[in-house]
Amino acid sequence: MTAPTLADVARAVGVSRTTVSNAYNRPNQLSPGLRDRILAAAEELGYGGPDPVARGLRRGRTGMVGLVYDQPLSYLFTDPAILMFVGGMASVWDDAGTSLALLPRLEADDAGASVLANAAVDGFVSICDVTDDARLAALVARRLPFVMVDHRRSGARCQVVIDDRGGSRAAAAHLLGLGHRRLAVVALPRSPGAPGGTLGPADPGPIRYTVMADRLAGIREAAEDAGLAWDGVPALAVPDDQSPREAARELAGNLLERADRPTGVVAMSDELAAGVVDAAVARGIEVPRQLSVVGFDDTPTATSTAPPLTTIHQPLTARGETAARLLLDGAPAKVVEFPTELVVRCSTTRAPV
Amino acid sequence: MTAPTLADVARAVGVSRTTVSNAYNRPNQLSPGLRDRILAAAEELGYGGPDPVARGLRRGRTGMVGLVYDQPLSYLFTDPAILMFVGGMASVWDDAGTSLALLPRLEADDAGASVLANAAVDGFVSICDVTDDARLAALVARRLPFVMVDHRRSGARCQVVIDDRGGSRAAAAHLLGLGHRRLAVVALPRSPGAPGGTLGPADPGPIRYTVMADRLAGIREAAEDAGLAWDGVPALAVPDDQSPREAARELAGNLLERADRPTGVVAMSDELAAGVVDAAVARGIEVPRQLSVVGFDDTPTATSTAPPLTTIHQPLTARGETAARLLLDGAPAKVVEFPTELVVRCSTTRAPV
DNA sequence: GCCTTGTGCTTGATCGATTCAGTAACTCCA
DNA sequence: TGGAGTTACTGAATCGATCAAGCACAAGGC
Repeated sequence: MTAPTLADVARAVGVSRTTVSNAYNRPNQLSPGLRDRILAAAEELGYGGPDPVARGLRRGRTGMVGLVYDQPLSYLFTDPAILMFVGGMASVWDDAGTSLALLPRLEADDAGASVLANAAVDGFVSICDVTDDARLAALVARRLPFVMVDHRRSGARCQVVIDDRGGSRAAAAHLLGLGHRRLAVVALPRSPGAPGGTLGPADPGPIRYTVMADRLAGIREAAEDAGLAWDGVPALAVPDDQSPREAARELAGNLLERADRPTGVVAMSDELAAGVVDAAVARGIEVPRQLSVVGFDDTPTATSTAPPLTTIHQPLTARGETAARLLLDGAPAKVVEFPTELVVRCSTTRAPV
Repeated sequence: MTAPTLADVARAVGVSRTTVSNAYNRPNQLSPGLRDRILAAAEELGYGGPDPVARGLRRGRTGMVGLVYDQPLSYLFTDPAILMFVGGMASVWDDAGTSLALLPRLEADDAGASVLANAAVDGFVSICDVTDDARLAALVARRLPFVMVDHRRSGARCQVVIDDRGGSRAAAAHLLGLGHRRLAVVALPRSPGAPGGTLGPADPGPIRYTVMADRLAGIREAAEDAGLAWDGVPALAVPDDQSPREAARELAGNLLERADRPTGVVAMSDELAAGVVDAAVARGIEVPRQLSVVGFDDTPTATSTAPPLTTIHQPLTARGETAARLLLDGAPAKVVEFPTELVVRCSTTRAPV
């Protein structure tokens, strides 16, 4: 009772395999009558059409693209910014008839490399750090087009990024312009698996996520432009393995209980900003009257919190669409950078006197 | 410069193809020294390991499962309930080393059938109505395991459902128990592509989504148990092609401007409930003092709205995990039903006098 | 009546691997 | 010394299709 193949159908009808193949793929290459007979025979045998895997082998393409991510996949489904981005990609592929394969998370080194080596796809989009070790090698060895998202890297690669540095600089400058002098930063994780905690101002430790590095640099620039001593600005990074909002709530707790409590917080994402607001609310600190908070990304979170967050808008969906189209175009080696924009809502105001 | 194959490596080293294959798949079948030489030669030639598609053909499995959905994929990424469900599945597959392929949306009939026919996967999970026409036939013709989610159907199939009827009955009974007599229902779409609008009490029109049918039946039961005339209960369904929250906001608008405005609304999802609350807020109607609203699903939306929603909890993530495990087990023909539970928060209270 | 063009179908090679059934050499123990 | 058992490797078949080349026959042009 093994599944019938194209050859079985050919035998049943008394024609060649090629003809059956044509009945499915090139209907005008054979007479309509014969085609009907073939389709009828296929139906009767329970043949569901050419096997996609065999076709993929012969044709050299599978109609799938792989999404490379280095966190547990369940995280992906709880991060609004990534979801918007992936949603943007999905809509393009949906129209193109291409499937999006969410690959198992990339672990370090060999296991991750084998995920890449074993994925039956026509191309990759990476939304994580794959620049090191065995993984990049495995990616390159596949000789497939790939688009790197949210990771700047020198060298001729197809990359989609935003102006992280300019955006975070604008965020910090906004607070500074409102008169805030006691600033604090709530930052993204430094690198995969990094624990949370204080970032040293002189040496924040190795930062693998370039988004994080760029945003930090932008904030620092704004602070120094405003004559603020950078080593007086506390910067805390959340750990990599916890819900960002909750992690930020905990971290911000300490920050807000200090004697010299900051009056303005630059958070590197809306989730983090929301966590900071949560922490403030829990302590009876009013936002924005006593504490101003800026987010980043402009996800739905920014408008669903109370108060709605002042944040840095980035075109998440459009970026996803662009990444998808680039991959469909064979991932030409170029860097596409999108601008960011400050959106002032209700979580920031003049520094208290 | 076409990519090297296993045969090229074999030739370079001077061994048979089988031996090279073994170097990758069965390391203990050959001497360590030879294995090293093979791997070194592969590295030098730029051979990235056995081609996944060819392996898939020979082995008869691809390590991918397909997710079947009949709306634009971008919708999937904005629906919290589906996201939680898919996130639950993804976490299981992530651990199992399996990829989740988001297939292009299933259009009616032939196009949809061809998506199913062309997907290079080992199994399917459907989270939509595939019971009709060419699509079910195409699914069955693939002879692959599949799990139907959120769609009850007689016949020996692997299905994962919840007690929709009992849940919505509890939701309505909750409002009725609080003394509400002027009830209204804000319902899910009837069928794919259906326009929004009033459901006739006697004949609500053809309902293809069994979830919708079950929830409607549950509400009706509760109403009739409480001695309420079912044909006096207005029921409005949202259209299938619009953001549910916005659609609900618009629909509820009319409802709330009636002279005999309802005091209690049973919404068939949290998104719909949130839309109803939005509409009330926009009109200065206080929730819950002047209007009680019950949701369904207990997604994060339920706790992030103001006031937090009374809703029917269902184990979305667990359900996803179960569906994933069932598929890994070959999709045995059985129906797994999860219970639901009323969670009372702040969007409901006694009916105003 | 001969040459061209085109339609409709077939043959055999090929995509890149895995697997089954060996074989040759080498070890072990009686 | 001879048979059993092991180790290391090979050859040919196979997975299920697509594709390039080619063949037979009919229609059309001169």
